[in-house]
Amino acid sequence: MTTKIPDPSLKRLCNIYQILGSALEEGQRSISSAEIGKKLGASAYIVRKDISHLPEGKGVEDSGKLGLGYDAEKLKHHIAGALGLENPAKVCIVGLGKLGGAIIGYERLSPSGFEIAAGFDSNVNKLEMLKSRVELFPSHEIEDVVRAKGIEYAIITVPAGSAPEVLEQLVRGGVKGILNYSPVILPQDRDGVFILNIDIINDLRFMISHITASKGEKE
Amino acid sequence: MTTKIPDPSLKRLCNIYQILGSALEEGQRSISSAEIGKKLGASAYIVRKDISHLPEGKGVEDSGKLGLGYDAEKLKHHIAGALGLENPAKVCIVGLGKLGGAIIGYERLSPSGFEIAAGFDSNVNKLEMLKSRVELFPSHEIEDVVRAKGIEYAIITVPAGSAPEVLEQLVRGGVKGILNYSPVILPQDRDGVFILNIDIINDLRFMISHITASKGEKE
DNA sequence: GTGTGTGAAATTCTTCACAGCG
DNA sequence: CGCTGTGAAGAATTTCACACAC
Repeated sequence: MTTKIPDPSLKRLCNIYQILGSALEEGQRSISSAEIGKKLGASAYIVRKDISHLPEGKGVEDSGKLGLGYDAEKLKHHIAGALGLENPAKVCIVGLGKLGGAIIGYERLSPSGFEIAAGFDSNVNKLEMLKSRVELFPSHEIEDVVRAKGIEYAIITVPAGSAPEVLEQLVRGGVKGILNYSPVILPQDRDGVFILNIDIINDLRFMISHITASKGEKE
Repeated sequence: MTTKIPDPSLKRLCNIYQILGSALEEGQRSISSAEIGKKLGASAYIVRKDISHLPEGKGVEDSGKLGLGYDAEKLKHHIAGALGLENPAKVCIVGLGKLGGAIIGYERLSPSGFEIAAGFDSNVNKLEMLKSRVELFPSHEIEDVVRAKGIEYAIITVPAGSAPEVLEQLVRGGVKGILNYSPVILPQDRDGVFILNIDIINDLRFMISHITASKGEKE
């Protein structure tokens, strides 16, 4: 009876999860749907609706009660449980150029519950140069290493040309999800592997078009 | 009578724009809605609907006709016109850490129609070290430089703590849109400034929760 | 009173069905 | 025929209104 949570809701819940984390760090114990909504750029209604999508059960109900909002700690845990964010996820990074390098060295990953279990690059020289706490491997070992280490998720930051081949190896290695930062859109047809395509250039374009296309509208 | 194009449609049109570019590079002259849809991971119906949202007028109608799809060149131009992607956009980058550095050196930006007009960092030493073709300035000059150069868009890659202050300066300098890669969600209340919050960690979480939350669902 | 929880209405987006053109 | 263009049906989301708990 786990009614599937709609995608837009899921996205917001991830943001709410982060907002709750920040609030807690600043010593805030409880927070209202209105306050969350403001930080999120959404209405209080929708925040409550999103929260109501979380599966009931283990004491969810009592996260929000007191006449002044939700218990931040409880709500955060509850979201983590529903979204599968409780235990650290094993992630690998393929492509150690500028962007891949920046990600592999991103300090916020591990405190946020991600374990970077491996890095890959086709340029073997690069592997030796990079001093990293992460184990590095040449790209042709992707399938084996992913399988051996039980890596579940991958981040792709390779050039356009290599992306399809990398995808193939990752899928064969058995990853469940891929974050694709390469400049090609990878279609999600492969098995049940979920692919999220992200591209700075497209985001820039979206921003610009959003602004341009709404020029001259009122309201 | 420029019926506003819905956001989901805009996002896809940006992707379609990129797909058309790739197709053209490979010498493909025409392309059908079904083919675009496949690369996009969407239905042919919706591709056609998205295209139909483009404002009519300057010979849009004849981009797609021939019994086999759209004229890639014409359609691409037409999208560019409607989305405001025709002339290069002036962009600045605030925060020249690993991520900011990766973006400022991203080769694909300028061929895609973006002009990186300035880079900012609060660490003055860093400014001298970075050898870059882009003009670099200390962060306290953001407002002045943005105004003087007529910079329209900004990419923020600073730590969480500095983000609100940077936002303030950018807004005062007069930017129209901001791509925020810092780990705080900036709310869009300021004037008419559009903010797009992007966070790798949230994207990872969304991917994981999407996979986790749909576990055990059929169809 | 302040703030959550949720069914029902309103809106937005997607899918469909089919007309029309080359 | 193959493929586009689009009004109308259908589905999914968001907004609203109001009941209930502290």
